[in-house]
Amino acid sequence: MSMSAKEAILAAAKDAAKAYGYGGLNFRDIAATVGIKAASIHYHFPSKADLGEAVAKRYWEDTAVELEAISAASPDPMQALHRYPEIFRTSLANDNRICLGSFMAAEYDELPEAVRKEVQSFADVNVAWLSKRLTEASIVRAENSEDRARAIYAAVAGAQIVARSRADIALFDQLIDSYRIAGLLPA
Amino acid sequence: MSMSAKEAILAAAKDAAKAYGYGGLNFRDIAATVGIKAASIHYHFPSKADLGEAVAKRYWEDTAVELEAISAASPDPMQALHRYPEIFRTSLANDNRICLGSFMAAEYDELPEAVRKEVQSFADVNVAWLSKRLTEASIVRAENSEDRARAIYAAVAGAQIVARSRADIALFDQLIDSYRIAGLLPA
DNA sequence: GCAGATCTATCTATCACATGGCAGATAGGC
DNA sequence: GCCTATCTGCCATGTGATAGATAGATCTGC
Repeated sequence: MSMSAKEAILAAAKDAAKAYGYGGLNFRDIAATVGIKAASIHYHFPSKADLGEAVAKRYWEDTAVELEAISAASPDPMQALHRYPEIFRTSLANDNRICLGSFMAAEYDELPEAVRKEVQSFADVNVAWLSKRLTEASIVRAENSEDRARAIYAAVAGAQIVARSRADIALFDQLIDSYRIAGLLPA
Repeated sequence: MSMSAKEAILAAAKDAAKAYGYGGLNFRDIAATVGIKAASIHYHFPSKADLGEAVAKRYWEDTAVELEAISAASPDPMQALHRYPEIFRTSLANDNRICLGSFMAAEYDELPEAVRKEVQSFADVNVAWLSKRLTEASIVRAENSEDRARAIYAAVAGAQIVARSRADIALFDQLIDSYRIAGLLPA
């Protein structure tokens, strides 16, 4: 069951990271969640940086899968775009957690380089997916789609952090609505 | 010079908070910056929560002054709105710091209630100012101006954190441009 | 006007606690 | 007998906080 222990550690760490960030990750709490001792985690992940890197990598991989699921279930790019904010909404709904990309901004200085790189991949995955849908939907000209995609990603991330700091998911929904009314997101 | 010591502590703490957040505030570093011993800070601010509260309060007060300065210098609300992102851009330009409002989202769980309240005031000040300009400029109907103001605040905050996590202020400018093109911000 | 009391602002020294990490022992399977 | 996976026990570091001492300013009563 060695793989399942490693997976369990990763899952617990991912949960903790979405709630407290990289700095908030600590071996003792993760160990307690998994049901092992703190020192045992070092066997699977030699250092905290290694653990953080693995968490961040797994995180964007999972997100990529979720995004593909959305575009598979909604072949109409317009409808896929409409569902995009769900990704961020789910974190909030799940115990007021936020995405690692936002934690990264706060913790930028103390993040090991390898962790930074993986978290940036999260943004890249989002932007690439958005860019593709925007082009498919002919919302913007292809050469501008990446700029718009980045703007949408940043704005939705902003809505998530603002909503979190009020612990108010309805505020998130309202912000997304406002983005649609203003024209940032397709209505 | 008692007042100046207190002010010096507050200034050092404000700087540190914009760089590392509330969790990153620590008595020893602040004391070293000011040139006193860590224990002496407790004389002026009994606990870390008290210091954090004072920092956050001072922070939104300063921001309110900056915003008033913008609207005083630019009586045309359209022009004042154009200058709004400056507030967030300056933090980035100043050693890649970000606003306390964004840190708050990351640190929500560990923030003392009094600190939370003061940081929320920062958002309130921004939204109130934006709402007023939007109404003056007749960009949105008065009854919708607060919703739009909130959307702008969230989006600009999002641009700031995305730019910080790439340590790339040009990205911030580009995101703001995209918001204008998309119609979220007046062109 | 001045001595003694009190207040202000700082210091030194220390505490309790949490953290990441490591060394070495141990049990079980191959 | 070796490899895997875990354990116990420990350490160095950094944290916020407190107690108690001290030097200097300021106030108070005679």
